[in-house]
Amino acid sequence: MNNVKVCAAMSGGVDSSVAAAFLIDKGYSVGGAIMRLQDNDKDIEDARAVAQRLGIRFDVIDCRSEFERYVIDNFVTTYIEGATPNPCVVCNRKVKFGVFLDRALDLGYDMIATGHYARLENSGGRVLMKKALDESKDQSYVLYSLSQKQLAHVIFPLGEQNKSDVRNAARKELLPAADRPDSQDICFIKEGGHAEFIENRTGRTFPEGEIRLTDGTPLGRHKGIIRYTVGQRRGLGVSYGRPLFVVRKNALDNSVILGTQEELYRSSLVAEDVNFIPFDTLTSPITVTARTRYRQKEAKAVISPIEGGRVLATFETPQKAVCAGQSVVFYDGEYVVGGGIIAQE
RNA sequence: UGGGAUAUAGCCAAGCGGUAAGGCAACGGACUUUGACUCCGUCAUUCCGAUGGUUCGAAUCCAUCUAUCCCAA
Repeated sequence: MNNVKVCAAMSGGVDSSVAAAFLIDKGYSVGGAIMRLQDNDKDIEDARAVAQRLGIRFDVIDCRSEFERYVIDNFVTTYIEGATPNPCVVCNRKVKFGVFLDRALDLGYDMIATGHYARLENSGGRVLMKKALDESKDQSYVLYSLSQKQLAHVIFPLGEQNKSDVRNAARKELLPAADRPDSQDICFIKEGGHAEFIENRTGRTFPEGEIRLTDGTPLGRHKGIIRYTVGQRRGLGVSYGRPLFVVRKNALDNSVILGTQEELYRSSLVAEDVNFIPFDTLTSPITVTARTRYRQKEAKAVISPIEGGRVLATFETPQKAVCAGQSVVFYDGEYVVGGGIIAQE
């Protein structure tokens, strides 16, 4: 038996359900809770059913106002500024491992556990983060921004598991969620695309503008700058004989700049809002591997501190479609060094 | 209204008498706890501007018409 009290953060899905079951098997004193967000009543009921099946306490923690303030507002603002946000990264730092964690501690829990595929390791008074053992499911990318204070209260029970093992475990435990499909897409956008969401929320419309080539050649009109993202190919409606990609968005003159695949490569980037895990501050250049988007192969890079607490990352080989607003995450082998948000050029 | 050229799917384009390549776009799916990328699949069987003709057989040859472009007036 184990008297550490753990709050399993539940989503109603397979992963978080099995994570909770694992904790029970390991002898922790387990309770469950779910965040109330926008329209996740269905998920809440699913999670409640799982908690019942597992025979554990179940709380619903209202995170709506913080989710709206931190995640959705940031999402909308970032798009309007011409960048492409990753709301999951923000949600993890501010809400799931922020508000939710704090409330769980208030409820008397010592730790929270989530169904993320990543591993934590105590070393020299710090908590280090490693990729999941099953690299194909690794989610460390969306967790790089967690602070030591947060990580001290976190358990990732699935860090050593395979997805198939997790599904099997779910079936064995007769969890109601066993055959629920993996979640995907932005959780707070249910109908339509993100552009409609932003327009509805802001009451604004984003006007058409010019689509042109990097050399200035006009190619047509776009349907509002928030509908495009750097690296995008489909949906441009432009026929050029060769595939064209969004190379740049210009929020100033409301234009979208297209180029060929070769014009998509950048050899360096500036990251802001950086966080490091094995140390607090980057003081001198170090060599790491880095990925500029989720589920991407890492590339060798040197990261150096620059003014404003930002970091300059220089890649050994140029990277395709580096996109402002997305996160760059640094690794040293299987350890997460840290990361930041890619700044506009 | 003299001369020349071109007319093939949304765009570009192969085809040169034997029964419509390819690329781009579009659409669908896979992948994916963000947006993208990527991958897979579909996309001219009222047919190659129109109408006639030659031929066993034409988008491919001939005639006429129509449209567009260029040169000259």
